[in-house]
Amino acid sequence: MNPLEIPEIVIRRLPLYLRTLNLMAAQGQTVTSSQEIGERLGISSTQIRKDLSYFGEFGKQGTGYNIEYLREQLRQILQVSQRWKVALIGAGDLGRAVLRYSGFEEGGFEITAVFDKDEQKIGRQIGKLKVLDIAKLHEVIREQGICIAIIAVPASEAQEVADALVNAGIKAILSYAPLPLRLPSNVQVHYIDPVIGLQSMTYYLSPEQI
Amino acid sequence: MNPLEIPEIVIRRLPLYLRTLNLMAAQGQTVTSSQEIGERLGISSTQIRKDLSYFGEFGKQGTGYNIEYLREQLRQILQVSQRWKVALIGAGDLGRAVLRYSGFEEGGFEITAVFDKDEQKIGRQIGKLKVLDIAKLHEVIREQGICIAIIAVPASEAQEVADALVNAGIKAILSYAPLPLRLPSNVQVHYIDPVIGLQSMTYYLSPEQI
DNA sequence: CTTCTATTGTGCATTTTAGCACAAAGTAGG
DNA sequence: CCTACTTTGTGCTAAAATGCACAATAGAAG
Ligand SMILES: NC(=O)c1ccc[n+]([C@@H]2O[C@H](COP(=O)([O-])OP(=O)(O)OC[C@H]3O[C@@H](n4cnc5c(N)ncnc54)[C@H](O)[C@@H]3O)[C@@H](O)[C@H]2O)c1
Ligand SMILES: NC(=O)c1ccc[n+]([C@@H]2O[C@H](COP(=O)([O-])OP(=O)(O)OC[C@H]3O[C@@H](n4cnc5c(N)ncnc54)[C@H](O)[C@@H]3O)[C@@H](O)[C@H]2O)c1
Repeated sequence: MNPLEIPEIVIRRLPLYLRTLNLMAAQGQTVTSSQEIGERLGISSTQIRKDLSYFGEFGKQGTGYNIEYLREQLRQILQVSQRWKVALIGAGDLGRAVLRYSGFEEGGFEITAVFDKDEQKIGRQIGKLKVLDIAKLHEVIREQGICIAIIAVPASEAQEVADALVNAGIKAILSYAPLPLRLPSNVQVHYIDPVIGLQSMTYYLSPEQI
Repeated sequence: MNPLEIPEIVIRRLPLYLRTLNLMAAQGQTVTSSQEIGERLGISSTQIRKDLSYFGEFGKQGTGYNIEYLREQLRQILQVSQRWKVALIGAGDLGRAVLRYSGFEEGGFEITAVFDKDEQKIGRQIGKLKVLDIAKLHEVIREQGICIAIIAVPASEAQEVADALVNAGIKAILSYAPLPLRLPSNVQVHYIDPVIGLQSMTYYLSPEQI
């Protein structure tokens, strides 16, 4: 099946399925059904079966899915069976939280380099990593063969950093900066934006709650 | 117009439009067009005009939109003209970053209380706020009339915290914990999940980049 | 005043996404 | 072996979202 034909919205749901399976596996469960996954995630079972069917037939009629097997299949599809090296740009408050967060490791990502431009921060140790000078960005990224980066610098610096990342060969960017980046079309980008989330919830709150 | 008839996906885009207008206003611009907004956001101009048309007619043919006016209209629609009080649960690494982040204020949100269950952290001052005992959650939320909360506790604690929040009268939750919360249908929820974002990007990376 | 250009708001067509419903196939129990 | 029950994978239908195309109209220029 041609990857170009698979809707992006389907790809966006796969990591949710994978995480649900991981949780089930951690609790010792070995078998599940599209219905059970769906209930946990608030997604219809048909949706889940159809999403999976883009990639093959992973279940058994009457029984459901072998959790270990489906997990591995999803990891392969998403290409997270191996660990990806990730560069983090910005060792501020958020950068530090990201570095200490174990969820990235569990998801298949290892932050192997952290950069900052602040003299005060360069050279400091955070966990296992020493903060590097942003000037070494290109060199280190090439050396380590990194192709994913997380941007955690102020919005005003984000575009400049993104340009440098692209120049260094980065192919996927997760940005915490609240502005749309201008990037070549062959570079993936996702944004993390808590304020947008909040603002779309307040629409639904009744006025008397203000 | 009945709010129930407006697609949620439209509501999700409005905060992006608002932020774009804010940026333009900050640069002294007074007038814009659906096309210009669209180019900045990578959204078609038709999409933007149609989204806005759910709520009224805000532009002038031949001219476009008055930025100040459209901003105020969007703020009213999203109910972010006034400041909302927000409770933060969890004063860990991420909680601290959230507290120091100015973006919430700019978006119409003021964090007015922060809670933790760790004795070490309770009583500590972070910025303008003193960390409160989670035991006081209900009391403080009621007193202050808070109806929005941000969850930044470990995943294992998130459901318990969410239950307590609902019990205290919270109507909208932004959760950083990587698991789906079980909540009454009248409570809004949004998740912030960087790993999901990364995992859906790796799907598109070519294998040789690993 | 007339012409030209720009841009909105929207009816309609197209495309995308979700969901129903069911045959196929497996399990469990007797 | 037979029956009752489960659950998958999918053809088809329905719903939702997007985009085209254009009339309407505002403003600028001459
Ligand atoms: N803190 C949050 O909760 C939060 C939430 C959402 C988004 N964000 C966004 O994340 C980003 C970082 O937030 P933060 O709270 O960590 O800010 P921060 O100011 O604490 O940290 C930013 C860091 O980036 C470094 N930096 C600045 N310019 C740089 C450059 N050109 N190259 C390398 N490093 C550079 C600074 O020295 C600093 O250490 C901001 O864009 C912010 O809008 C933060
Ligand atoms: N750090 C990140 O970059 C990041 C990114 C995404 C998601 N997350 C998620 O955000 C959450 C917090 O992450 P963190 O890095 O700040 O973790 P952390 O361990 O540094 O902080 C968690 C805080 O919550 C407090 N806490 C625990 N149980 C509590 C309870 N029942 N009531 C009140 N407070 C309680 C702890 O005392 C601690 O101070 C986690 O769910 C994590 O998965 C973190």
